[in-house]
Amino acid sequence: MDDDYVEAVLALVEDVPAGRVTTYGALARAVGTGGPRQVGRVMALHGDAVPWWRVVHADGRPATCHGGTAVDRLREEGVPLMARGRVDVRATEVS
DNA sequence: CGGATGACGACAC
DNA sequence: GGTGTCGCCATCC
Repeated sequence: MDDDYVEAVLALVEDVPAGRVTTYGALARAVGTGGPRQVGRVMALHGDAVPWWRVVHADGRPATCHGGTAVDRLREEGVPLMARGRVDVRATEVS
């Protein structure tokens, strides 16, 4: 595994301010290499060190792992949640 | 080396 | 709008 790649992804996630979110695809594009799935793997392995709940799917669904803890954290940070705890990605995603 | 799997994404129905 | 299918890339079996 590329620790370099991991560091790049984690850095980008840490750079996401509270109240804002980003998507796996966006991260993958930002890093340049690999794909959304690689980003997902990185989060699964080393995501415990970063605000992983600010990383959502392209359709606005929060990471469904951890038993839905993400929604609570997002709401607490002031992220505007839509019906069923979905995020308006187009409005909330980091530019 | 071939096939299955996954914190994904886009498209068709 | 929910569900199914296919494509993607790295890992695991």
